[in-house]
Amino acid sequence: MVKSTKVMNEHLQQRYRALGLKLTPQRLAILSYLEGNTRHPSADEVYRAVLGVFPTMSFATVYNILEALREKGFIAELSVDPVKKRFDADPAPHHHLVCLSCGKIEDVHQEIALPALRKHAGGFTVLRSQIAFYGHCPSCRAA
Amino acid sequence: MVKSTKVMNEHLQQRYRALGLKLTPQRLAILSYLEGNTRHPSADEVYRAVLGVFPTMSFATVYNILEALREKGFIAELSVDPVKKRFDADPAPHHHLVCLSCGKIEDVHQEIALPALRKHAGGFTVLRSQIAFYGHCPSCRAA
DNA sequence: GTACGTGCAAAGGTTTTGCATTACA
DNA sequence: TGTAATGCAAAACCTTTGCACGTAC
Repeated sequence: MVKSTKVMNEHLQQRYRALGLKLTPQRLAILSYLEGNTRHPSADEVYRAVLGVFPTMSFATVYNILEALREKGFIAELSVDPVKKRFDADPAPHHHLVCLSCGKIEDVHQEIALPALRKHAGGFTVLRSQIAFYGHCPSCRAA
Repeated sequence: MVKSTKVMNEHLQQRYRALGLKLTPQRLAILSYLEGNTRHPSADEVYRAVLGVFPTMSFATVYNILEALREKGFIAELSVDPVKKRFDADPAPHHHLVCLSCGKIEDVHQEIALPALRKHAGGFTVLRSQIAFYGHCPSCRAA
C-alpha cells in the first residue's frame, strides 16, 4: 500500500535534515506512507505497510523512526486506543471522532474554543487540549 | 494501601447485586480500593494494592473484576496513557488534566459546553465526549 | 446444588533493548 | 571517516485465555 513512486517534497526533506535527522530510505518510506495519511495507524500497521518496500524492515526500526518523528514534531502520538499506540500523521492540534464499534478514528478540524479551567486546574499549566468524541460511524450504525 | 476496615455502603452493595454480580471478598476489596480513589490506577496498581488483603489474588481476577465493573458502569476505562489501560473510579462524565512529565491524571468536573460538529462529523453519531488537557503539574513544573 | 468467580500458568500482543553491522553526510 | 541508523533476536510489559477448583447465592 506504499506509493513507492511518491517523492517527498523538497521542503519536507529540507525541514527534515535541518532537524539533524538522516534521510535514510527507510525513513523516506515511512514518511511517504504517513504523508496525508488520515488512518491513524498503529506501529504494526506502519510496519506491514512499509514491508512491501523494505522486506528487511524490522519493528525496532519502525519504532525508532516513529519515535524520532514524534520527538521532532512531524507526527503525533494518540492515546485513543487503550491497547496500543496510534500515530497521527498530522501534528497540528485537532480533535478526533472515535467509533466505539470498529475503532475507526476520524479527524475533526473544527476549531472549538474551550473556557479557562477554574479551580479544577489544580495548579496545572495547560499547554494543549484535545477532545475525543465517542460514538458510532455510519457503517457500524447500519450494522 | 487498602483500607481493609472500610465497608462498602449498603446502597452500593444492593446496586451491585441487582446487576447480577456476586459479591466476593475479592470484588469487595477492589471496590473498596476504588471507592473515592482519584488516582486513575492501572490494572497493575490495583493488583498490587489489593495484594495486601488477598495474597492469592491473581492478575486474571483483577482484569476479570475490572472488566465486569466497567461493563456494569461502576468504573470507566481511560485512554490517556498510550501504553496501558487506566481505570477511573468515577464513571460520571468528566474531563482530565494530564501531566506530560509524570503522567499524573487529575479530574476536571467543570461542565464544558461543546458546539455541535459541522460537516467534520462524517456521519458519526456522537454519544459522549471527553477533553484531555495536557500540561505540567505543579511539582513537575518546579523541577 | 448450580452457576459464576477465582487462581494458576501459559500464550498472545505490543513495545523496548543490546549489540553487531551498515550507510548517510 | 565518524556518527547515527538499521536489523535481528531476545526480553520486558500488558492483557487475555483455558481449565480445574472453589464459593456466593
